[in-house]
Amino acid sequence: MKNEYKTKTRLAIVEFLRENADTRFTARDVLNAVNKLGNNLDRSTVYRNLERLCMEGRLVKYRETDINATCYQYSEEHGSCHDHMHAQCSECGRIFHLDNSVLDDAAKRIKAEYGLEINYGKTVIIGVCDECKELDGEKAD
Amino acid sequence: MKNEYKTKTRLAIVEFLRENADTRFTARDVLNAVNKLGNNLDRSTVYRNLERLCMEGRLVKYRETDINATCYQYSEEHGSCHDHMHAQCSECGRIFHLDNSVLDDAAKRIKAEYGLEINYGKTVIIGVCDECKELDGEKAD
DNA sequence: TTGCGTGCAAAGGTTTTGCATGGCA
DNA sequence: TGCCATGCAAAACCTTTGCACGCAA
Repeated sequence: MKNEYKTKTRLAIVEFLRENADTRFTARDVLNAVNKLGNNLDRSTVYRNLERLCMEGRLVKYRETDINATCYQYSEEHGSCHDHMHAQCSECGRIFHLDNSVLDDAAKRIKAEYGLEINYGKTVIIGVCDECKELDGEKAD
Repeated sequence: MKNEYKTKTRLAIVEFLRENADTRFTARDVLNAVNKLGNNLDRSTVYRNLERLCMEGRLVKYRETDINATCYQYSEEHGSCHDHMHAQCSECGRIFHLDNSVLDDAAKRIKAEYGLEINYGKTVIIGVCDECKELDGEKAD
């Protein structure tokens, strides 16, 4: 990794990430939000910075099937996101950082039965979180 | 669903799917493969047909984080792919249809500890399969 | 004949890249 | 002064849409 400079632009982006921790957002979201504060940030700069943060493991990058764009999520509390598994609520997009031990047994079986060694950092379990399930219940009534 | 016509083009696409069952592919893959056989298939036609097949549940559609495109996967043998979990080799793209029991314990813990109910049909475990691991080993030498 | 499917062309997005300039250390 | 980062412009992609023509039933 190259030496990192602390630029005004970069700080503005990280500022946005902090304010939007544990939420999904797109490159466009970052661009709009930062520029709304009077900056003149360029798309390419956003992509380059987000890419770098992903490399460093400070940001999770994933694809959303619904919208035609890459989504990101930031977390300060969980160290590098490359070494643990994630779960995502398919309704609200929220991401959970899982303890790998949850999958240890399953990993052994998958290895034994299918010959596949799990990459924890890349795997995302999909489901519905409690809050969204409540909301769905209300809607259904 | 509208009435379906059996056109030469549509048959050519399904032919490709059959030959590439249990593998990931993009719209571009379909286009190239079919046209390599001397056809004059158009992008838009590919997208429209893949979309229809997804609607019918014959095709799974998902996003790949690495490449910047939508991926699809076709399976004839496993019934609806909406009810069981999948695992995918990140190297070769091969897809494994898992027995849901593999994840039962993990599912319980995730539900208890994180409040997330797993959607088996949508979840894809990422890893590296034995064959690709061997190849990687050879490359590294 | 009727209506669905296709190719063509064009548009709308997102993401990437080359290059000269500007800024941090 | 040396890099690194940025803005700008342009390009490369992916995907969607409107339209007229062709083809299946």
